[in-house]
Amino acid sequence: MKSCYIHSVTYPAIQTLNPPPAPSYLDALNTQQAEAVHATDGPVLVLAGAGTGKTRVLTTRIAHLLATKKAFASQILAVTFTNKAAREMRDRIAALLGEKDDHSGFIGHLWLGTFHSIAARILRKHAELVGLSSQFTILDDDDQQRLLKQILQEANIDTTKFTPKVMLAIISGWKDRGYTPDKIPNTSGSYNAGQIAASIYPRYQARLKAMNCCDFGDLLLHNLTIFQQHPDVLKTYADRFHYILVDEYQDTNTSQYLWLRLLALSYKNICCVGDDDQSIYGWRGAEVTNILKFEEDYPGATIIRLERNYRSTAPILKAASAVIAHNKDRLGKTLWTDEEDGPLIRIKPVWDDSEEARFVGEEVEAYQRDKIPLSQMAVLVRAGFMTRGFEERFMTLGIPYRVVGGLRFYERMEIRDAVAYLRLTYQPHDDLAFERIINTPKRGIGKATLEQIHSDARAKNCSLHSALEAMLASGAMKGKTAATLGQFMHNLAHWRQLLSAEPLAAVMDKMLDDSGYRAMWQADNSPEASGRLENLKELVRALSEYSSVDAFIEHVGLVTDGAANAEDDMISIMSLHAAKGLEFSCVFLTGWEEGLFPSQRTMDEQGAKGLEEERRLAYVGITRARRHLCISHAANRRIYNQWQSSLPSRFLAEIPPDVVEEMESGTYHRRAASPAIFQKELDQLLAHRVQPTSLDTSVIRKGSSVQHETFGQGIVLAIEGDHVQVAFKHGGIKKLLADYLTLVK
DNA sequence: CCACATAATCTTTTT
DNA sequence: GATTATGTGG
Repeated sequence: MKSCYIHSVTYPAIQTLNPPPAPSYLDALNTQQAEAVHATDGPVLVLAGAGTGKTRVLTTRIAHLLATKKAFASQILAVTFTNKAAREMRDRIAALLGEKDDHSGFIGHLWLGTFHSIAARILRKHAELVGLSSQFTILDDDDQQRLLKQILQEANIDTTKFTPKVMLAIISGWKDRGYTPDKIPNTSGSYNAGQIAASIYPRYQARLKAMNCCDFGDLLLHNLTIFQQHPDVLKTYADRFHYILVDEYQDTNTSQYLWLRLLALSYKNICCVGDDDQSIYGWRGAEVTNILKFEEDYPGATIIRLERNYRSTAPILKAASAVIAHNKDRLGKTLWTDEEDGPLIRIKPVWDDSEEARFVGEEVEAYQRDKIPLSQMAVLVRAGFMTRGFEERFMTLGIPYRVVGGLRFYERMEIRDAVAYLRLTYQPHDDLAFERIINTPKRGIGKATLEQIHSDARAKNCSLHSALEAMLASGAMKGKTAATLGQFMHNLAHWRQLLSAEPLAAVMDKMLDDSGYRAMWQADNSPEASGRLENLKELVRALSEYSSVDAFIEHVGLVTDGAANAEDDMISIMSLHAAKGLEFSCVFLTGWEEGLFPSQRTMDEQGAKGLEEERRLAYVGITRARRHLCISHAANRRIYNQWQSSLPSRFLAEIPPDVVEEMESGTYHRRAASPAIFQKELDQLLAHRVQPTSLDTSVIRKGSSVQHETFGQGIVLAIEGDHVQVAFKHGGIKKLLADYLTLVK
């Protein structure tokens, strides 16, 4: 047997170097999967339904390219969205090729990583072309908002009306679409958030540059700028990557799409794997159209469908297919499986969220009695705030759990503070780091002193650090403030020297002591203080694995998933978004109520498009389950501060009754029998709910004082049918339905 | 001029 | 129910 592949034409030399990994890696594939692996040249789109083995195809394809010597590892680019996916791919390729992934083997030469990490790698090489130096820092969401807030305040814009959060969302949206400040589309029309954002976008970019910082969107955007303005640079990369592979193609935004097209320019050997039915990041700029028009973009593309599902039982697949069939914009696939039987999908109505948590807790214990490990169970929620109830319940029951995607290590306050010390030491121009720690721990530096430094920096057009340095030298600071700030600057200079002489971990340790930061938490009596000290210790430990500040700062900027120990036997609680790509024997889908899921907000903002995305989210949720699926919906739920009653989600009515087992419900409502009945019930409920508080046009007259939930107080100007024209005290003149107003006496 | 205490405003989903 | 903006006391 051995001799046949040693002498085989297709799998040459490498097999003699690495003993066993026969072409056996191809044996595990079905016909379509094998087709996807063998179609190495030219553009290929693999439409891979949930659980059809798309990761297997991707990894085998790479292993195949390497084994057949079609390309060196360094000529292959493979991009994913999450670090986890990248890590998993690397491990699986190593396993296929029988190589230990210690980065010494050739797998280490693969360009395999997230869009962001690969873009960062390229950007570091050519940073000066966009006015940055190669050690730029990557800002997180919080830093971005702080910076925007400052800019808004400098421009005298009301930050309560135009919040940094909204501004960031708009600017990030532009970056996702590949718009630099000079290219943003005309935001024609009224005085709106878009115009404010447009006015501060150039300033925001300038500030980032001055601080030698980048945000997430910039990583791709700067790559695009470099590629467009320096075709020679683009050519080196396009010529380098003989083969490009893309995971989760349906989630690419326009910037990523353009980036890929440019890099594929020379060879056009691009293989994209994705599932239009699992596109759930539209709100973050993902364009499903990228996958829908693949054939147009890459003429002569091979399209391969993977429809055989290896994960779930027939009832689960039936439910998923039936739900997603209600969407219009899709390429269309039909999943099938050999596994005919399996338990029915259970639907459980509950009175409120605490009953839901109690119910899930009981079920988990029942599964445990059936010897199903906790690591094979997951509770999926629509929104982050819903995890709490389950956490509390599991805590009282003593069930070990983990919240996936909760507070991540590098987002913790103490870690951000400590990293800010490092950032400022390493890059004195990092104003955001400066502000974060100048008075942490308390050094008696307040608003006034900071404002003084700020205005000085603005006048001189320099960083806060340089401004302070100059002020101290010129004696502009007095007394105690001058002394403490002098000490602070002295420390920074001292640490900077240490940085080039001692290991990173030792310097950080010293920083925490010298600055008094560690002492601050040691003196703190609050219950979380000990945990924070523990985290600082962990940070120092983590630092010992990095030889350069650059490498560490890169890590902090890009690695957002915590080191979750998949080994421990715990149940997972996570959002539907975080669950994509995972699978469990038992899945609890919770909170399937109108307004919550599908989310009212998405439907208000995105209309029918939003509803379809929510439905895809339902599809993702259902297809996470291998065997046991249980969906719950509560009649009442506490949202914000008040109780809200709601109908079961319309998606429940879209699941075929023959795969469902209805669990006992109390006297409260049952789910609707069909989509039509659902609609009727929804209309009735809404009519019923709106009536008592809403106004009839007959009660309103011209001049009435009215109140609106978001616009506040106003006076009625005119009545036209069931619409009313109202002049609001703070919101201008608006035309709206009388239903949304209440009368003020 | 700074630190602490109360009050209003939120929460989708994330690399 | 928790975190940020504002006011008051030190």
